Amino acid sequence: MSSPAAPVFQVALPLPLPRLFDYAAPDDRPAGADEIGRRVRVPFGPRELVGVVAAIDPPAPDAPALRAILDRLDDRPLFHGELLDSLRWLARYTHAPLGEVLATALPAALRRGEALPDTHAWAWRLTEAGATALPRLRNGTRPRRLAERLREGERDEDALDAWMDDWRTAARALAKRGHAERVAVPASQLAPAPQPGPVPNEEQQVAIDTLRAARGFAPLLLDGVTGSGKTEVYLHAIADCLARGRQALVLVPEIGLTPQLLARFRARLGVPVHASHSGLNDGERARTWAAAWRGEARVVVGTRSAVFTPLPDAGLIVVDEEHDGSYKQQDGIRYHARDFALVRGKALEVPVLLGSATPSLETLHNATTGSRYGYLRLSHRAGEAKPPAVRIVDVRKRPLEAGLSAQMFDAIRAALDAGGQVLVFKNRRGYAPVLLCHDCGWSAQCPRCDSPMTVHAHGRRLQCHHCGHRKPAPPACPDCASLGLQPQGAGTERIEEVLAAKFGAGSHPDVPVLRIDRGSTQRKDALETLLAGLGARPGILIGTQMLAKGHDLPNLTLVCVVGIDEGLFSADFRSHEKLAQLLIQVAGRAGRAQRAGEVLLQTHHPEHPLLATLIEGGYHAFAGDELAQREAAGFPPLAHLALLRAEAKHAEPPMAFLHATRTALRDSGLALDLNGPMPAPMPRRAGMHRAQLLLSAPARGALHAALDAALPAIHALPDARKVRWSLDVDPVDLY
DNA sequence: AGCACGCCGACT
DNA sequence: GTCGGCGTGCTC
Repeated sequence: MSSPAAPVFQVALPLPLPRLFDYAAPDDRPAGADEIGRRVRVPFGPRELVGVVAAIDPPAPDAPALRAILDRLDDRPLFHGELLDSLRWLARYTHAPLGEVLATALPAALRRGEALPDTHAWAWRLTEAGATALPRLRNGTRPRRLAERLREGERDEDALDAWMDDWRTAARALAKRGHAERVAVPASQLAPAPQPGPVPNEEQQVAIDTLRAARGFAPLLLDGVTGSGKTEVYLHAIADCLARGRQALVLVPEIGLTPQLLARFRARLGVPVHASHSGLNDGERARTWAAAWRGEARVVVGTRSAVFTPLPDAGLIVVDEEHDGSYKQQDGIRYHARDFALVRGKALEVPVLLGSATPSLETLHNATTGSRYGYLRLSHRAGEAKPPAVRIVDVRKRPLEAGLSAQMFDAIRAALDAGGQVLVFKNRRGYAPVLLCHDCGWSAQCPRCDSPMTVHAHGRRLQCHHCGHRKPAPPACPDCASLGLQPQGAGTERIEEVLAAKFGAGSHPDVPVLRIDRGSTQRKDALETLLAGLGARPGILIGTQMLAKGHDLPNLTLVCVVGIDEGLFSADFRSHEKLAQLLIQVAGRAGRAQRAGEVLLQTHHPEHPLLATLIEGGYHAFAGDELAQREAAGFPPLAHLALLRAEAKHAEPPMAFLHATRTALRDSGLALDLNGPMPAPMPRRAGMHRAQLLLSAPARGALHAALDAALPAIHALPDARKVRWSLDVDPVDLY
């Protein structure tokens, strides 16, 4: 326990409790402001936690005795300056405890209390024994090739990554015999000479010059059609940033961070490029974070959580594909990495470049009305590539096979005969979305989710896409014992089956038929291996979302889009925006090189205004219409939303809790639209009953003021402990 | 969120 | 007779 006149350390702990916890100093050292932002280990009830010092209070004579901090874990603050200020802002904006926000901002290893790791890089070199033994290694083998490479001089691991796949196996083989060894080298010295890129076209040059002239905080939308060379603009802007001696942070969507992208950045920039994404282990992520914290990492490319990278010498933040849904964290602290990047850019006084071919309506609104953002356009595809022709295929009253009409099969045949590749896009995994009894109408439901189970493995297995529950498909109807169970509708598996039968092995001429979805490409590099195996030969790819972006398929001449009708009539206010973005992104896959591309949209609603507007006027015409509708309906970006969710084993507690919450919000006296409580669009998931309360207001201020006023009372509600509840400010999905 | 304490059903 | 279910209370 503490002496009466000692300073009080206020510690932010990773708990869902909206307050800081007071502790006595760990020792007699005078406690200055530089204690703030350091991690400490503290006793907490019967356990120990890692927290961050958030404030130091002066000694209070009548203070109660406090437990003492056990350990300081850092000799300098991990959080300070801009990053700490921005994270405090994020805690206020998301109405989340500071301790949870700070924990979210740290790589897992640092969250657990491990020391900030060393950040020297590793290189490999040939030992004398290795140089002697080299001629005896068998010619052409990987160890021999690696040894020959290292004979020319030591090579860092990044360079080896770029040079050969799986060089590590060869390196381990050499190391085991003492022929090669791993050595630490200072990170900064590793820099291949930058390679020149293509000469920017006029529009790219305008964008590059605008960025070069930008001073201080400058949000800029880079609105560039697919294939227009946005990445070239990023590379020039980053190079300029590096030339000014500053750090650059590049955020990319989860599926956008491919080895090819990293290789391109590494080749062009001439500095080490640090990656941060879910494919790295804890140690690697912590090293990237530490290297940036020390200012050693000059370019960091990463997915959502990379937005928390410390940037002591920040010069530029890029958010690629800024409309992408993966920037919004959907559990824990529900932050939006693009929005937080803008907050940081403002605090850091640096430009923030938002790139997309299909900007979110939020960003488009900011760029066009009120001119809050700079607006840069790249309207032409680079090189000879032409935009694809888009055609609607009306399938009303047409017979369908696996959801495909005869017209689609004819078009696929024609494209293959002309030597092209075909992409069939269907946003549904599995064999069929429903298993139905043809005699009594029974259908297979997930026992824990009240939603149909998807048929997989060609009808042999059922799987719930919401909770992961799996079971074998029943041989007969459990209700009426009929053997007439039929898979209804078509997923990618069934489409693959039909297309393989028509065009795959055994037919003449036969082409490869490849299905690409989470079911078929579990391994990280499976997609690349598959696409590399296909090369430029004629063939058919069948895929979900995963195929909508990323890889260049230069010989892709036909894109068939099936199953868009659900998106046309979904209740979610963002479903049209998502569908339009998806259609444009998928269409952008076609005809990226010299060959003209064609896109076929199969629908039962050829007259739907969304399709008509999108095809005639393009994405911007759609966005204009959609913004008008959002304004009329009181939806973002013309209004601001927050969503309270609650779930429990029984149906009543979530509703009771949200009713009490509604009352607390009403009592705040602020003008607020309260919609609900009501059962969530998916009322039961993984055995939990779910309900929600939607808050909306024309201005952010009222929304946050009402939440600030009501949340202490909401936390204290007796019902709050009977449910799991969460608050999502600016929700993107209302389910 | 954990973790402890505390009061009621099916097992050695 | 106990092991263990999860209700509720607390954590500086």
